Parts: sequence; structure tokens; C-alpha cells
Amino acid sequence: MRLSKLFTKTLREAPADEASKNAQFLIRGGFISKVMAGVYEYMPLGWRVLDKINNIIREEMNAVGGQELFMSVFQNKDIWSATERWDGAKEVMYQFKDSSGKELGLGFTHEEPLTAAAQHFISSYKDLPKAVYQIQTKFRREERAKSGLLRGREFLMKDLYSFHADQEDLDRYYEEVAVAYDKIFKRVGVKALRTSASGGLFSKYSDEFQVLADVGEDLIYVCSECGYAENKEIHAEGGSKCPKCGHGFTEEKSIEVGNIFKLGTKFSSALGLDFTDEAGAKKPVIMASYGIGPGRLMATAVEVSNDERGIIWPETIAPYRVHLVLLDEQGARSKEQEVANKIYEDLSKKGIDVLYDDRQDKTAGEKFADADLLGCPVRLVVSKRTLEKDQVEIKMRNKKEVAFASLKDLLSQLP
RNA sequence: CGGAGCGUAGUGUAACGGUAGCACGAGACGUUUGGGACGUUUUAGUCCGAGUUCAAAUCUCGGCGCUCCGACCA
Repeated sequence: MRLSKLFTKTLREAPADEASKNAQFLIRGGFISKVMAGVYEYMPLGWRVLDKINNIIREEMNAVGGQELFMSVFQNKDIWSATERWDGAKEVMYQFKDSSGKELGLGFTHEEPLTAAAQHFISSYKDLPKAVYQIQTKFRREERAKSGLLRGREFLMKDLYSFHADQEDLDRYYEEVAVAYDKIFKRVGVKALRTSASGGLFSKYSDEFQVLADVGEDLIYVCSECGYAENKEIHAEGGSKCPKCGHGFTEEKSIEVGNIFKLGTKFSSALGLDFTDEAGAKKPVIMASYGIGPGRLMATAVEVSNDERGIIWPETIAPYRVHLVLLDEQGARSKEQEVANKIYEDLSKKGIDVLYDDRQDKTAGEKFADADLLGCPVRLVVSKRTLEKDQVEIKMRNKKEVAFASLKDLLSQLP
């Protein structure tokens, strides 16, 4: 991508009405733009980051046998009434009547419709287990949207649902997914702690994946020795000893980037999702659900990895791996430009994504400032100074040192 | 939902109740090019509605919107 052609432009100053780092940097960089409180649009750069996050999630979900599908955002009142959740959901669900008077809601989770859909396809123990997931927009009537992408009214969610014949199978799969979650967060470049939490309406407990950060709205207790963590909501008052190893806890603020639940038979019983076991007996399917917020994850990556100049993207989710800066002496026909164009083409041909700052009307300082703000891992500079030695400058966004590579073997020396 | 603060141009900021100004951005031309360069020039604004007043960005009331703290959070 040539910066001269990019749809968005950067802002020199952060908008006055955003306090969180993720919102400030993402808006300044042109990754997202704000529509209203808690609602943001993804611009091309932001969409690339999100796409990379989603693809990591997809790979790990597919690896544990998840099958991707795509449900409707519209949900019927009927199925929510079957689980007696329609009225209770009022506070968080956008509910309305369409022109024919039919009552609808916008989905903030999909247990009901998916359980209903599964009825068509699950009837025997031979049909189990099954796992399906989607990456889809959810809506929530947040009483107070806050902190940029961290708590919105419209947001993306990856939700996986699994169906099992017995508790043992569910427990086994649940652990498999927990491991997949660890992999996802590690690959995305954030350090997430599996944290014991309450199960809300569904079950005795759930597991959350929490990333330590000051903007986080959760409070968790983390064992300084073994890393065991639990949410404040289940942390026994005055319980200062880790149940796993006996060491002390520290209290930390954190962002919940994922949450996994054992649902049991709550939904299958209410909606009649039964199967026939080996002995011919009819039983409700046992279910679990597993969520990750990709947009929140993107914001979290920004919150935990930045400096005063801008974002420092983890390599795996950076919008582009290489930010190529052309410092051009004399406009259209300069040697610098020829060399930079060539590098841009060569790297692109090799499948390396490059954001190429070919802008003619920007000063060096401005280009460097933008490179820092946008936060791609590798910065290459082509200028008169580097060409005198037939070199290209290489600087990593997360390091101070500047290195050089000869034009010839730039590819092999690219970090 | 309780509390606090704030709405002026694309962004950031000024203006005692009395001419809406500055910087950046964006557009044009020229000169520039290693950390947000310079000159000339153009562009664009008081959230909405009522009230008080000779006069309202400024005061009052209502609405809408945004942020923060707390509560809530399937």
C-alpha cells in the first residue's frame, strides 16, 4: 500500500473527547473512526489488523474442530421466551417491533438461535460432539460505553458453541478450547491469564482470560508465585492465600479478552435439543460457549504495547510488517525514489506486506512521526544518505538501535 | 442508572454580554527534504430550540451529544 493512496490520513493531535490510549492512537492513526459513543468504524488500516486477529482465531478454532458459520443478527422473541430470557435481556438487548408488529432483538449472544438451529442436525449420540463458531457483530445496550474499543454498543465477537453427549466429553473439550485460547492470545501478542470467575446465570463458575492493564474494568487476584488468578467476584474476602500453592495474591486491574462457560443443559432443555443415547434413552445435549472480542483484543494490544509516539504492534497483527519510508531529494525522478519503488515491488512480490510512504509533500519528520504512530514492526528508510553506501536503514519499532543492510541482501537481512 | 465535567472550522484551542480569532489540517503555486520546513494564497466554525437583553459563543431553561468516576455487565 502506498501511503499517498491510503484512504485515511493521520491526525497530529488526539481528539479531545477520548481519554483511553487505544481510542486516541487508533483514531489518530486512522485505524478507526467514531460514529457515536461505543460505536466505531474500522478504516482500512484497522480492518487489516482486525482481519489478522480474526484469522489467528479462525486457525485455532478450526484446529479444535470448530466449524465456522454465520448466524443472523436478528433474533426472534419466541426462542428467547422459551428460555425465559426475553424480559431479563431487556436491559442489554436492543428489542423492537418491525413494521408488521413482530418482536425482534439484535443479538448480543447466540445460545438460543444456535440451539434452535442444532435441533435440525443433532438427534443421536452419533451426531455428537459438534462445535461451531462465528465471528460476527453483536449489539449491547451498554448503559455506559467506555474506553474506546474496550466497551462498545456494537462490537465484534467470536462465539464458539460446543455440543456434547456427556459431561466428561464436554470437560475434555472445554480444556482443549482453553488451550486454544492460550495459543490465540499468545499469537496475538498479549499476555492473558486464565482466571477463575463466577458463571453468572449459567453455571457455578467460568473461566475468563484477563490481560493486566490499568484501563481494565475488572479486578483480579493473581498469585505472585504460580500465576493462578481469580476474579474479585469469587475471591473470598480476606482470602490471601493462593489455593494452588499457598502464596500471596496481588490485586490487579485487567481487561477481559475472553470468557468460556459450561452451559450444561439450560438451553437444550428449554428449546428441546435432545439426542438418543446408545441405550435408546432421550437426553438433553450438554453445551458450552466460548467468547472472544476481536475488537477488544485489538484495543488491548494497543493498551499494553505503545509509547508516547504511538502504537507498537505485535508482528502478528500489525497492519503491515514493513513501513518503507522514502526520503526524497528532488521529486519525481530521484534515484531514491527508484530504489524505494524497487524495494516496494520486490518485497510485495515476496508476499511481505509493505506500507510505502511515497508521499512527496511530507517532510522527513512528519514521515517518521507517522511511522511511529502507525506502529509497524520494521521501518526501512531509503534516502540520499543511505544510498551513498548502497544501503537501506532498518529500525525496529520496539528498539532504539538503527541498523543497515546493503541493497543486495536486504531480503535476507530483513528481521 | 447516580455523580462530575464539557460541546466554537476536519483536528486542537482563544474571545468581559459588544468585529468569532489563532495554530495545525485540507486545496493551489513555488522553494524545500533525516524528526511534524518556509513563503504567497484559498477553504471552513459558535450542537439544537426557547428565553433574558439594544446586543448572546458567553447568562437562564429545555433538549441532544461526548468524556470521566461509580453502579451494572449473560
